[in-house]
Amino acid sequence: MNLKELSQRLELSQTTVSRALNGYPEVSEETRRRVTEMAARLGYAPNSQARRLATGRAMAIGHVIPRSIHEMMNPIFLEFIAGAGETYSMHGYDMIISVVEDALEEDAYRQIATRKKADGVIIHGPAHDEHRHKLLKEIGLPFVVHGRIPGAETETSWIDMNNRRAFERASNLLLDLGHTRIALLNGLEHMDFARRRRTGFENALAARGLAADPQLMRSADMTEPFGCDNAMDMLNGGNPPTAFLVSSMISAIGVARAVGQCGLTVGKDISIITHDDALSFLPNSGEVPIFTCTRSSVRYAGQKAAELLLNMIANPGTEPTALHMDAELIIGQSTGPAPSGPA
Amino acid sequence: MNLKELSQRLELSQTTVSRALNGYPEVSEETRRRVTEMAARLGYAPNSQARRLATGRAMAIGHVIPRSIHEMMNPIFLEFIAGAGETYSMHGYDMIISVVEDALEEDAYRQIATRKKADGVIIHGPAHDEHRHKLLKEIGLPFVVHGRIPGAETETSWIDMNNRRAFERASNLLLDLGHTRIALLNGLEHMDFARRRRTGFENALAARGLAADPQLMRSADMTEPFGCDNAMDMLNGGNPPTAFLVSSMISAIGVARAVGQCGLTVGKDISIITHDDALSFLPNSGEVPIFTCTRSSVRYAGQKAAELLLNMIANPGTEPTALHMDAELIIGQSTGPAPSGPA
DNA sequence: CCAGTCATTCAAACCGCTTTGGATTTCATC
DNA sequence: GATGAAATCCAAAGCGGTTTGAATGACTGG
Repeated sequence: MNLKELSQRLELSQTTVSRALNGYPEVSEETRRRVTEMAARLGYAPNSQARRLATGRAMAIGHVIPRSIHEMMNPIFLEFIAGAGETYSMHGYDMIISVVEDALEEDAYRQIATRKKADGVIIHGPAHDEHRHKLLKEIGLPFVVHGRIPGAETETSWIDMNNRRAFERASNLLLDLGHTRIALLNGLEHMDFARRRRTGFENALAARGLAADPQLMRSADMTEPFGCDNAMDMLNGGNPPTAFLVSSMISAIGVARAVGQCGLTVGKDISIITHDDALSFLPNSGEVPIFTCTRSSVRYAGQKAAELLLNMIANPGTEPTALHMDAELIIGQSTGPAPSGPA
Repeated sequence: MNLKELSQRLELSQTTVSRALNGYPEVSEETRRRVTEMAARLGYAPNSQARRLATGRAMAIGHVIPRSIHEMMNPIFLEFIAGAGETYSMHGYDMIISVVEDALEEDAYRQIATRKKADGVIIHGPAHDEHRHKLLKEIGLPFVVHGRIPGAETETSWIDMNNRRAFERASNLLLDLGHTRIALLNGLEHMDFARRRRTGFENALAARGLAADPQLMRSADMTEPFGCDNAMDMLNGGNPPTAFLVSSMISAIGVARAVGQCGLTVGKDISIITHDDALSFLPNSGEVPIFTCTRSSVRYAGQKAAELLLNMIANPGTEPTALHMDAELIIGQSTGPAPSGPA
């Protein structure tokens, strides 16, 4: 069933039928009713390729993600996608995801632009020395950054959590509890967000005249073993920390495992604060959440990023906008006062 | 830059240019060279909407996932997607993901078919009383099932792990170690895979004349707290288990946490076997993996499912094919002989 | 009664590509 | 030198929509 057939059945022109279906005013209500009714009855829906060709709009948003696993194809990305996807489908947009060989990433973006595969893209996981935004500007593809590109804050649209402040507050909480030997298990520090978190941590320490101990700062992909192995290593080391500040629930769970294996108790002997992206399969809820955390829903970020982007596409030429969100600091069971004397 | 402009620059017809670019034989090598060269120089790439309209092929595969979180928008799904995505892009296909309100799921499939949004879809997480395949047959949309639809095994194409056998083997391993009180922490049992796993478990017990204790079988979304809370509950119960069989690494980590909190040691006091989907952010590797597990790469399953589907699309009318994979049984640190006497 | 509006509807062009069905040229063959 | 096959190339017709520009009819006001 296509437009031609439908219009023949109705003894109307394709023009009128198309307009009736798309809500144009120059169609009498009577005809519009007839048309929509018949369309429903015959199960007509416009061929999206044809429509896209005619309108010149792809009605799709692209997400290109390099094949390699680092920091990208992880649960956090998934949750973001879920949020963005909801917004897209509410607005009739498709979400197209390209998993590409790392070397072909740039190529993928160019393809999207020249082949008109999508009307815009979202940049995930900006690095400290980010470059994708330049390419996208060059090829004129609208985009929104999930995170922030250092040095390009005013010229790009982005949505980010205040990473620095979150980790500063978390650090202060630990400091207030009397902890002075605090370990930082951070994400890969070539990523912008991880740098900011580290800065927040260091600032908080510095404000109390403390310096971060390089031995207690580790950075890697935020896996569970990363948390466990490093915590184990530190706890068995010469001058162990009494608290851990962790960049991800997943790694925090690893830390908790290590603490348990050392015969210590989380929240008593060792305090843990983690950032919690509010992943659906890692609920950290309950009356008193398991982990004390800084929380910020990444799914919500996805929704907002999508809204931002769709807005840019609908109103080209508007100024870049940014959304800077604060994380909640939530007290759970994993923190407590620093143990007094040395063991 | 479109085909028309390109052909004018070359003083050739659109036909010839199109053919040259698409590798048709009726073009002299000389012209083909000229064309490809000029195309590269001017950065020409065909508009994908136009091509799709002309060829009638969407060159895209759809994945529709209901908005609700259950069992679907989880890391396992993500990893599957990553695998499938690789295959798609290698074959020039796009992956389009629709996140839809649960009630609109059927509608989403219909839209894909009538609007020609995709050439095929993949069904995720088949339930015990699955129905989507009927709809898809009715509307004539090619599909592959990730998992299996009970009763429709021969009439659908699918890829699945041998869940029953995996859990049977895992159970036998525990039984061989002397465990008789074994707990099962399973996924939601309206899902086909979870039922099969349970069957495997029960079969193994039955073969030794044992019956499963209903108190020791729990089923829910495979979150970390699900593992922890239930393990805690059982361990503090009257007749605690000495071993756990768990459906997911995530929940297994929760179980390990509970074991630790009870002052017990994993692999000594309590044994754990989990299914391991080989998620990238939860590596369970090392010389001796942390968890004894049944392992099957879900990313690989994604690749294969995509291949299957693309094949079906390229060769319509071929018989449905299925891929049944066995999981590896890998001995890690989390299992040991059953503690002899009662505590 | 007629020009002028407004409300409807339509024929045809267009979006950018693929593909059908020739047309033209080349060249060995008879 | 005519002939047929092979090698190239092309004009034009789709694909299935949207949109422009104009036509038609009904209605208003002078």
